[in-house]
Amino acid sequence: MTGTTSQARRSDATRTAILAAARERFAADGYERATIRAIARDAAIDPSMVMRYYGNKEGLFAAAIDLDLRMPEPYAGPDGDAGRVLVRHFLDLWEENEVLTALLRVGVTNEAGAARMQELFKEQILPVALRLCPDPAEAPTRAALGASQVLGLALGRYVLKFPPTVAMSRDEIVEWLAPTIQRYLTAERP
Amino acid sequence: MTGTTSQARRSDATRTAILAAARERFAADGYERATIRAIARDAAIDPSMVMRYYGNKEGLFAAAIDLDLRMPEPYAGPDGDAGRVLVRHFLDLWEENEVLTALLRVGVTNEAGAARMQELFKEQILPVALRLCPDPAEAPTRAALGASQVLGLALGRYVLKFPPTVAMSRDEIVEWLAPTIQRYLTAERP
DNA sequence: CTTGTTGGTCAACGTCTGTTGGCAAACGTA
DNA sequence: TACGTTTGCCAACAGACGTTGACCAACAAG
Repeated sequence: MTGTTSQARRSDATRTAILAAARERFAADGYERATIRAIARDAAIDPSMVMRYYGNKEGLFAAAIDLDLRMPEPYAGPDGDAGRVLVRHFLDLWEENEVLTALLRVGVTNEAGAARMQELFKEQILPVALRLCPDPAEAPTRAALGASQVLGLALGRYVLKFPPTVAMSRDEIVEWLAPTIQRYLTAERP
Repeated sequence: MTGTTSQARRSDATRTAILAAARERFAADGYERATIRAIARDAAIDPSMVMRYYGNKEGLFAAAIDLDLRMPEPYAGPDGDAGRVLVRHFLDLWEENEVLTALLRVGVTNEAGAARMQELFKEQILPVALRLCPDPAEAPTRAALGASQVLGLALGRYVLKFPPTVAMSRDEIVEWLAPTIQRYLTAERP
């Protein structure tokens, strides 16, 4: 052995190549059609290497969608354009890499993927809503409403590719969605 | 031959049993995991019957998701609670059978499914927006925004099963979403 | 009764899947 | 040099998949 803790291994390049290929394939094809053989081909290695480094397909998927939403701190401004900040942040997240697309595509047909999405909601989205909502008891409902709008837009824009949704500019999306999110999180119950 | 046009065939019961089983499986499992063998087992017939009646798996899927959204006529009331009417109508559609769940689950990972969703949007949703929007040129964008909210909610409630989204009552959902849809369709551009 | 059509089963095909174990080369250390 | 470990490839397994064609039973028409 060359070291005690997390020494750089000679195979790190291969490991990350596998992970990158896996994210691409999961994002493009979903869980079933993203075969280990295809991922290995993209990474230019043998399929058996995937098994050695990630155990099995589920392990590979778990490693591929390990992400942090980096939710913004509670907004400090006088009152809320929290909606604007949040919508912009999610657009950034969705466009900076394919992890979220992969997660959404897989979550729809795969148990583990759906579970991971629920986890992200509970551990990273809900806390933000708890700080912004007037009544903490309403936070889960309000957060879920906001998530539904953001997920729905991402679905139409990055997965189903509805032409009008794809054609909108980022700024247009922010201007349209921000008031919705703002209302879901902070407005008085209808 | 017993008749000239669309005579009742002796195999109609089998045909509809296959279709019902197919909708269930597609809704529960998505395209790949809904195997013809499993569908045939549910319908208590041989897999080869599916091939004979629907040609191949794609043909079966096409037959299984042939649906009409039955969009309501342009609302006659003084001004709009079009939002309320539309949200309630979509909740009805999603809950009356599994076709829409099947379509969403498949559309996310299957080309034909996504294409069918775009078709439904263009042919059945867009016309409604054209009647309700102030400026017809904005109708596609506004309709797409409305679709994103409705699809997002359905995703959370019927597919991903986010606990807070599942827990909401139909009336709660209508009260929260209706103003959003109303604004997307009719309010002045932000 | 005979005959053609329809409804249905059975067994098999070729292909693709995730996964496994063995073997060879490259490497780090002594 | 010698030796254990890491990295990688190759070939194969067993199971599941969509799909096919041969075959049998029930029926309707002459």
